[in-house]
Amino acid sequence: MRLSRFPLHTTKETPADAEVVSHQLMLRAGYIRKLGAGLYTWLPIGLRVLHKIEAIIREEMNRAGAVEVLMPSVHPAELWQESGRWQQMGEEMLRFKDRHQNDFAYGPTHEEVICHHFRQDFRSYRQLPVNFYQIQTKFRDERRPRFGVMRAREFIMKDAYSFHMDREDLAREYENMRQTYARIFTRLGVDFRIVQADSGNIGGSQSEEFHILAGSGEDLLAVSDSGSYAANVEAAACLPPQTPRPAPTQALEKVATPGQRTCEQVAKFLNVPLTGKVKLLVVKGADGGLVALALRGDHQLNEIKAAKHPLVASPLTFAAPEEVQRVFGCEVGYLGPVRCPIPVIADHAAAAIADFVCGANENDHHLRGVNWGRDCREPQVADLRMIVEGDPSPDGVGRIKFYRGIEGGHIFQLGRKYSAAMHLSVLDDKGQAVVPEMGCYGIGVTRLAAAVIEQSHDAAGMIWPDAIAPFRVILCPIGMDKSETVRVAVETLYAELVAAGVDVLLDDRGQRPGVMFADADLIGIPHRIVIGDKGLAQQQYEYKHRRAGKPEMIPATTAAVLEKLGT
RNA sequence: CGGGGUGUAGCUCAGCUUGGUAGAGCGCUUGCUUCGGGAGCAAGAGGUCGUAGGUUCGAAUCCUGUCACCCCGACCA
Repeated sequence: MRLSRFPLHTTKETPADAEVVSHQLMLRAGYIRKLGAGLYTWLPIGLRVLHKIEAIIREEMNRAGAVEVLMPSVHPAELWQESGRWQQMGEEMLRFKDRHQNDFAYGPTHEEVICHHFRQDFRSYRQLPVNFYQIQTKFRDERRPRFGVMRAREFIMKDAYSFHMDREDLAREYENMRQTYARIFTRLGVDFRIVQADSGNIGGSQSEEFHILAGSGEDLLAVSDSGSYAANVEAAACLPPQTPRPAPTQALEKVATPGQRTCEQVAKFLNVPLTGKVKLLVVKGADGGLVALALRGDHQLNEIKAAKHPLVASPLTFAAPEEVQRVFGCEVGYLGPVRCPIPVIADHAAAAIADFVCGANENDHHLRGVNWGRDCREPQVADLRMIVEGDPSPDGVGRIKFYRGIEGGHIFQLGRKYSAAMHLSVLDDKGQAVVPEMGCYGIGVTRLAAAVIEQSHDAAGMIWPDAIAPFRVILCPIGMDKSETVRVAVETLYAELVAAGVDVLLDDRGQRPGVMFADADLIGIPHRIVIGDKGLAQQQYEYKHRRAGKPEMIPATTAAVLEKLGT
């Protein structure tokens, strides 16, 4: 490609409303332009990256035996009503009516649609297993789109849906996809981790996320410092304390704590460590009443764990302050398990401390020297808290360290949640109707491009891995319009590289060297060849890898260039 | 959804408090010079100041509505 014929619009200034590096660089390098909140156009150079990512995904999905389809982005409401998600999805799903006043949604995901097609054509176990995938545009009306294409509303996703006669076969395909994803992420050249995940509102049992490690990542990952354990903090189990609860040593005592509401305030006011305080959170119970969750003062509630507890309503709903006032007779800052009017579920860690401080269920008062069993009932104990750094790894190997990650892929064993709701049925080898098991597997294609930049850039711009660079090599001729020698040399090299099948960009704009170099660095082309009279006089080109500090001279031959490209 | 903020040239922004002929830098066009890390000089083109209404002799500026966009929050008592 000749740069004189290729629209590339770079800018020196960093756009004001871009926070993360990838967003800034994509705007500055002319990869994307914003159309509206969470809506981005991919300009020619950016689209080349996207296509290369898609090509790798296609190759690996095909290799893994999946088959490509393309489903509509607009879905009739009936399908979503059938699965029940028309009601469940909420504001995130964009809905609208057609000219006949029929309801439609812009698809945020495609379980319903693929299930519909499956039941049209699949009758027999002989046709299974099958794994359909597509690379397609989705729309999710995020409450707050941000970080450019990293959390956009419209985005491109590779989604796949597999169907199986039994769980064993689903587990086999899940593992197949797991390995396929690992190959895809490896080929993309990113540093990634596979972590245990919560399956969220998509449902299902086993689920793992593929995270690209990056400081700007939105997700927090709990990773063992010496073992193989890795999980999204949302899904990380916490081990119960190893040591038994100490025996009580203090007497129960009520103390005035005027105006001290938060755990931090109370701990400081009474000069006790935060770890010696128990806090109570009041949520709606599964039976419609209220339930209190007890946590150690320094711990945070893991809402997902709490919502899964049989006594707790799902989704987790906090009691309104007025409701707490009515039931406890005090404000929320002074709650405690002693003479608590509602059932208490305590986190393992909170249940394991003695002589603790907690609210007195009376405004401006707390209790100290409180002990489970002696001063209040022994609580039900459960794992309710967020894991923290330094905790023992849940698999018993090593301690937990936190990393930030960008979720680039997510694989699920859905089971029969959708296949049952959508009334799928195939006959097995005994002629019995069976509801197939489903798996689903997603990769955020547009997000991956941003994630790679987050992980691979420097002060001058992006640094693309060869596999997905918009161009592998850029040719920068110095004084092309002045020197016939340079012009002939660069045109020859360009033609031969094109003939060799190399994605080559020729900067024939006639710009000054500084402009050419700055643009080449900004758009992140991995290899750069400079052709000038000085070098040619020595029969040499100048070669520089985007990551290298200094250029080197190589023989002025196409073969030498191809060798540098590793082709 | 709650709170805060911003809409002025293609881009980044100033001007608004205190109403009086629309500004800068970057980019763009032309010419000359320059030519190995975002050149210099000169001359130009380019804006119904988001939008609707109000106040006023007069509104980018003050007031009201509205739309768009951005930020923070939306569990942790």
